[in-house]
Amino acid sequence: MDKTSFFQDVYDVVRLIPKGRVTSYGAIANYLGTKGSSRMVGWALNSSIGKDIPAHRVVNRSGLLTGKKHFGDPNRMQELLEKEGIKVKNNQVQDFDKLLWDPIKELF
DNA sequence: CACATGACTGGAT
DNA sequence: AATCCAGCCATGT
Repeated sequence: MDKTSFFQDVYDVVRLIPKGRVTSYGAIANYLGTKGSSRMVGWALNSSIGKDIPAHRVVNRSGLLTGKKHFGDPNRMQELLEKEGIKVKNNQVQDFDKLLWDPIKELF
């Protein structure tokens, strides 16, 4: 994670997210070392659209599907999550604390 | 080179 | 407890 694009690092972590799990922007940012730059994570994911990046598994710290509107179709993100067994209600992930996959805790 | 923007977060009011 | 404000870093103009 030096000369590699910040995006590439984000992609790598997001790809490692287990199916049926979710993570928060802050968790990824913290894992990358750029703690506090959660905005960059989200922005990086913005470029992940159209790639093999399961960006739908990344939500904000409240478990809210903040980036659903960037998927082309707002309903796409929720459907993908529900398809993986994640319960989503009102753009919000249910049992978020339970499904939360923290790279720092899981990978470290 | 400086300002503005962005899928966020945490502390302050 | 809910809302507001400021900080955070990378990319684009």
